[in-house]
Amino acid sequence: MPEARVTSQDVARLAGVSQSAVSRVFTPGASASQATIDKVKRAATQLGYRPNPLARAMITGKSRIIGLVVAYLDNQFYPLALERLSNALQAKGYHILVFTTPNSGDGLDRIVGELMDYRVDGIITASVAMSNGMTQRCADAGIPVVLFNRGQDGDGQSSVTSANIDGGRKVASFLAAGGHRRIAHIAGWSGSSTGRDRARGFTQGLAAHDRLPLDVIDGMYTRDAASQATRSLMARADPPDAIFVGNDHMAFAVMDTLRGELGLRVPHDVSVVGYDDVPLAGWAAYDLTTLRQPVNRMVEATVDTLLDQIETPGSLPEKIEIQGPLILRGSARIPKDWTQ
Amino acid sequence: MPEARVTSQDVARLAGVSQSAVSRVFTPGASASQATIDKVKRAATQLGYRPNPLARAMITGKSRIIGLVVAYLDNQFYPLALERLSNALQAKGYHILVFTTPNSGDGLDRIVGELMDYRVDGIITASVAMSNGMTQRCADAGIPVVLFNRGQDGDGQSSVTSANIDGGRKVASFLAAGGHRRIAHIAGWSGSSTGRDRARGFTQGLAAHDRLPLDVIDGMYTRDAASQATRSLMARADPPDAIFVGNDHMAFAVMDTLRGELGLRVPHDVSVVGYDDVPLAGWAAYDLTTLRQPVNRMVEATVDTLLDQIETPGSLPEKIEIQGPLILRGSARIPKDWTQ
DNA sequence: TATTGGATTGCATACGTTTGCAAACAACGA
DNA sequence: TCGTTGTTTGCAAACGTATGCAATCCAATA
Repeated sequence: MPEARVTSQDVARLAGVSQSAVSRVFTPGASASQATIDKVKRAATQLGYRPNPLARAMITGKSRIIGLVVAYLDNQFYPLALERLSNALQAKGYHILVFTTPNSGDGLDRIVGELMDYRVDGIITASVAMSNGMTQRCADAGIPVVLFNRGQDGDGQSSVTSANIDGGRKVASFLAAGGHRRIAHIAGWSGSSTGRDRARGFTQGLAAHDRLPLDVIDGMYTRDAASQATRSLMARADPPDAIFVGNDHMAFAVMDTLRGELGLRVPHDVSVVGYDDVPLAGWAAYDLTTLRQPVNRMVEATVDTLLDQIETPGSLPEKIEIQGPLILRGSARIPKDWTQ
Repeated sequence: MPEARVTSQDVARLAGVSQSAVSRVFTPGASASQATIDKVKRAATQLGYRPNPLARAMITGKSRIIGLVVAYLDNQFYPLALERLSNALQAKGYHILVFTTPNSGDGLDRIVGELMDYRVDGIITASVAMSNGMTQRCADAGIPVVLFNRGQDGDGQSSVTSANIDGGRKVASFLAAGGHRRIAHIAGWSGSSTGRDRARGFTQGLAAHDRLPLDVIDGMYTRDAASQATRSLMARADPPDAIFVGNDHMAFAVMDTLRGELGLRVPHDVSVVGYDDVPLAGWAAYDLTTLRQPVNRMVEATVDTLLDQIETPGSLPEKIEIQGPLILRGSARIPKDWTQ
């Protein structure tokens, strides 16, 4: 015998007031006298009343739901971000509708449609780029979008990333200062701004030391491509003595391939540096030197700018970049007197 | 200039029919002539009309939203399950509202309240147990619940797990047959059915070989507790030569501690066996022998039984156990002639 | 005491859909 | 031609809330 849902009508009847009064008591910023507030609250707790967010959404047009689109759930970085985002948004009274999608554009299109159906108040895409068409659709519908860990040209779009170019530069300086002779880069997917920016920063950083990368290969953000790239690099006549890998997830594959398959030692034969600093990077099995993306601060910034755009009409999209430090561990030779 | 939302009224006007007709065309199983179907569909695509799921939910009481409650997102097993669940449910036209919670009971209580507010059609809890009170609340509200990777006594509750007792037995036989003399167990959290069942099966399995576990320590499903347990085990006068760990996530910590901190070799000095077979277990750095939980089949079973209870009124909760194989890798000595 | 103005309240409508009901209609055999 | 049956259709009432408007209240001022 399912218990009947209790509505604001029921509360109103019990409290001896009108339904509107009940509504006002539960609507922040509405006017009600202390006397009615008391009566209503008492009746409400007695009946176990809670406002129906769906009905509320119908009226106000605000669902208090945020759509989260995420692609790479096998990369530890994203579950972590998801968890933090979820907690931060829950604390602000929002909830998360998740969509998983391959990064290819066609599924995403359908998803954006469904998100708009549900009248989500905002959208966060983690490591997923939106086409201009989709951006436009969301803008037309008045739904703010924040790209998490992905940038996009043009300024209709909010995004939160780490300072990828700068990060690439830091890694380059670090490896150059470490006395490495032949430094290669297995890059993040060239279809992503993060991948491109890190690669660009890296090349710039080497150039500042009058050096060129030995090679740059697209690792597609997958283990397979990264392993393959590692093999082809090490098969060269002049194999690299250091590899900067576009993210930790690939860096683990690189290390697995170097050590397990090719029998090389890290960092004795080859130094490896990653990007992200996921928890696994700190585990003894990898002990990976890597450039940290500060998840917490990125999440904070994402939530702040998204809620700002939702709740403060007229606030503009912004592109936020967050600096991250290089975390020194055992997978790469550390230059003497390295203080930076 | 946000484009005005197009409603069934607009479509009706354009198609020259009543609003109800439009609704019937978009409601599966409602009656409408081919002529009106055509007219309405044409008008709908012309205007870009899509039914509003929130308004629909108000009437029908069905939101087509599933609440997913998840605790351990740093254990690779759960992001994977989340991804699969999300895909399977999306394919059936459902969507996932995620809630993250620590496993302690108080936050969960609030979450169940919010889930009921949103009139979710069903709830999946991943590795989170629900108190009897919460189970009852959901039952009263007519919301089916499926526990994923966690069991619960009493039969009001659906659950999908792997065959944990059996799995524990298999590992015991394997380690016993491998000629290990002192076999210890770092168990999953004793507050969880999975942890208890695996431990029980393991003890039973050893008993079948007339053996006793050297020791059983609760690893709490955390890396820290598992590392600590490893240290205390290896500090014994008679340290184990094999450790069965309650899940892969802890097993990695155990291996890190054994190899990195204690300078031991795996499996030469100590064999390690895990439980789950997350992708990381197959990576060269760990190469972990482990009992596989077949995520795909567990997800299928979860979705099937949940949707069954949602869509077929009167269908009963069921407890499903799925067998998994032992995956042989390099972290544990393999018995001669092992065929099982 | 009469007047004013602000705070509080109820009435009624709206949000966008589904669905019971009865009217309209089409098809068909008598 | 006329009932009869089964299918389509429109009307109107929900679902549970927020909110503009006008009415009411209350205290404070003149």
